[in-house]
Amino acid sequence: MSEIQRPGALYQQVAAAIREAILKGEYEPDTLLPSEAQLMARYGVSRPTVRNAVAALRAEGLIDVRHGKGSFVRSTSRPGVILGRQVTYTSTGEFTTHTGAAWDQVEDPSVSRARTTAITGPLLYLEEEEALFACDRLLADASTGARALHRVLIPFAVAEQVPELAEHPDTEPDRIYALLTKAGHTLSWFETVRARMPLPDERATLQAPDATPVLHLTRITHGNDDHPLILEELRLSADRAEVAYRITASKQPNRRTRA
Amino acid sequence: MSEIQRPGALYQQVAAAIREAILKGEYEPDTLLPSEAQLMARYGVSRPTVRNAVAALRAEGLIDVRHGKGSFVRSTSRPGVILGRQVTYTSTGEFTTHTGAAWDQVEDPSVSRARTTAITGPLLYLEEEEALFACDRLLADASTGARALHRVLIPFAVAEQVPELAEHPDTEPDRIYALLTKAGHTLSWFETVRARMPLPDERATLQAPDATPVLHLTRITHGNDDHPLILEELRLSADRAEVAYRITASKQPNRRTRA
DNA sequence: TATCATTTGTTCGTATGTATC
DNA sequence: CGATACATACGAACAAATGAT
Repeated sequence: MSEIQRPGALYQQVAAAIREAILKGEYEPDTLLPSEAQLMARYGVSRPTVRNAVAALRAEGLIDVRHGKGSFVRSTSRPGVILGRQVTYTSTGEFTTHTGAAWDQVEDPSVSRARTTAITGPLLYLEEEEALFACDRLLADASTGARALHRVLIPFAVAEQVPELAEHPDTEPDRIYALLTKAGHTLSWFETVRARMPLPDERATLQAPDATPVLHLTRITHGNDDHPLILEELRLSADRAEVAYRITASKQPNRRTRA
Repeated sequence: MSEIQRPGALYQQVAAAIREAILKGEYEPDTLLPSEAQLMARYGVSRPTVRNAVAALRAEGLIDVRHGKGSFVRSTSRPGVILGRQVTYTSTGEFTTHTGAAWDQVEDPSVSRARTTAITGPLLYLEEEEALFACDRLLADASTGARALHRVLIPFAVAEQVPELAEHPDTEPDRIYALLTKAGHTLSWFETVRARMPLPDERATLQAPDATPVLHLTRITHGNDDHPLILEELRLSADRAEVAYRITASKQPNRRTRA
């Protein structure tokens, strides 16, 4: 019997009590927590207070609530997919990326025309509102079912250099790398990782549970003279995947700041 | 007047209406949204319904609510700190990391003894529950105030190879790299990025706002024979920082999966 | 300094809808 | 069908933070 007393709001005390019980291992993962009615009796509080506490734990990602069934302790294991972000190439000029997951295309890639934004423009050394090709893909990992949203942005100037890109902006990234190499570029990549909460429709397409962040990767492919050529974005649910990089020491300090 | 009708729960309709208004730009960032009382009148719903809608938008990270003041539209700009994760070295055998931010130590580093877990053990090729040194640091970026939690794990076996580490487990990472190099190792690094919601105390130390994920980096330093030497963890609030990697193509496909 | 209006936070009560088994 | 459990909605009251008077 833990008659709750001290700190802050009632519902926070209840939430803290449940949280401790979970972290102490009193409730196994994937186990049903006491029902709201039981929690009301257990802590002697009203229904709204219990719901408030449960909502807090839900926002922390600690529990998963299902309508009509109950609240489950979320398993705290690491994500199933380790997404290697290395790029490798063969002697025949072919590239391989996306190590560690086997992506299938859920839908056909959709090509559209887009415009640079305040974010994507500077990264490509372009002005804002300049037109470019955009190709969107919805991917799914074969073994885990984890989903990912992939987008490629190809400036018109680059498409002119490589006619095959202008005709088929939905070329797969590996193949684009090969084409750019064939066009005389020596490639290198620069990638940033952000995390944020998904918008509702984003959460739906990525099939992300409540309180799950989205990993948002932005990759720029650089050609000769370190000039940016294309931009790729990859968004995926952080509860299913983590991202992996290999780092090797370089002699030159590498500074790169936002424009 | 948008008399709300169709989809789903009332509070979700209200939330959707406000969300659209925000994304359409009807409310500037850092601007006060209508108060709860005004929203009640505006949509003709009760206070709990309005609060439910506001809570949903808050969980999405779209708005920021402050007690006694009101709800603000969150600015959607990119995080201020770009944390370069390259490693560079000089001809004198010194290493430099953490490009892009100037970290100050908020508190003195605290050294303790820890044990490997089911997660950290395999990464270091150790069994579970083996003892090792742990050094924790609370860092802050000078210009933005962004905070980060840094932890170094040093297995006893490695400390024996490098006596200076056994005496001073609170040596700074750059210096540790230099020491390991001096001990005859050629270093390379392997880093994974995860995102998750913070625990309450974690959120407090990192000074992260509501609905803000935490970026959790795990870096393994490999020595000769690709053997893992030390493990570093870095946790930081995703609304203040993003992480940046440089990728160069390698000839050998590089597979690395969890043990 | 003190008070007051405004605004969000917390807590109770109550009723009804809907998913699961 | 009924029992259980979570979801939604309304009403009401007081607490606490904020900013201005």
